[in-house]
Amino acid sequence: MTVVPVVDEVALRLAALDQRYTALRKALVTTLASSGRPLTIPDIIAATPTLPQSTAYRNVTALIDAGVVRRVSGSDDHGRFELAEELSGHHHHFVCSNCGQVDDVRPTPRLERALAEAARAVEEDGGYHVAEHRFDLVGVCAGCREA
Amino acid sequence: MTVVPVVDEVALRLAALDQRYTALRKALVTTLASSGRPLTIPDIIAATPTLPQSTAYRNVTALIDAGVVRRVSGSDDHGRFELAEELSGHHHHFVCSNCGQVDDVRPTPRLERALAEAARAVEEDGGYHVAEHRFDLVGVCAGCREA
DNA sequence: CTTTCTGCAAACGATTTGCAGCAGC
DNA sequence: GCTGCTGCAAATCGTTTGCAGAAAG
Repeated sequence: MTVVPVVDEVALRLAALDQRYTALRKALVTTLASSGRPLTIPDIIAATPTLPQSTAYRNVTALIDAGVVRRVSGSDDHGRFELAEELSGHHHHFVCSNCGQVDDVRPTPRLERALAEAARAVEEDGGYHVAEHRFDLVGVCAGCREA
Repeated sequence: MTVVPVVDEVALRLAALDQRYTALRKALVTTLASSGRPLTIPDIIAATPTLPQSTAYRNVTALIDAGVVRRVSGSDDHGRFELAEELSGHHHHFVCSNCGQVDDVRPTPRLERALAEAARAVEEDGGYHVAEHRFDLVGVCAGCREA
């Protein structure tokens, strides 16, 4: 989506931690910003084939520490990474129960209304200190359905 | 909860795959049925200290194949395992964003009503083939809050 | 110049697998 | 008795880390 403002915001957040905004980190942010889904480390390396694994891991970690990137969990236990919602916009995830791939899902007003009520129900009835909630959809993705 | 019927159902599902319902597997199912939260492999071994890791992993895998056990993802990427909902009853999860531990949360009618509407919104507006959805609560658990 | 980043290779921890003997049916 | 399970040890896979040189500010 809005890639240019994202890049500026990232620069600020990194600077706040005495971190540099190097060419590799710019490439990583751009890759995540334009992917439309959370990426695994192999995905990220595929997008920048010269990038060594260790650097990919270290840069992802640095961006997580800066609050720019978030780790999401799919159905398998492989790390998947996306931009923080403040940078990419609010969305949900569609998780393929077959291959584990995760796609972004833009919410509809009707869905958000229902989820807001669900969150209220939890807060008022549950007695939990709930900071946030995750609502993921699970099914079989298009790629797996035709195979 | 209802441990005895669970045990019978597990026997049937294992038999359908030419799998045996051994003493170790009974112990594993009982452990999961009475835990009130998804367990990691270390948790499982702590409950049956003579159990070797490799056997724990193999039995968990066998029970997943039989549809008796389900892997759930917390905030970290460590496998956590619980009985399938058909055996344990419908529930949600409270995930501690600090230590990663996951607790079961019994739903309230109001919450379920809101979530049913959310699921309907996804099906009718989204065009996804949604088989199930996950609604997890995220916050800091009691143990971490006092520390 | 000083501090952080990069790339390589080695280390690490969780999970998996090969194999020989034991157990369920 | 045949087939599947167990336990050990070794292998594997994703991820992390130590170090020496290159790059950013």
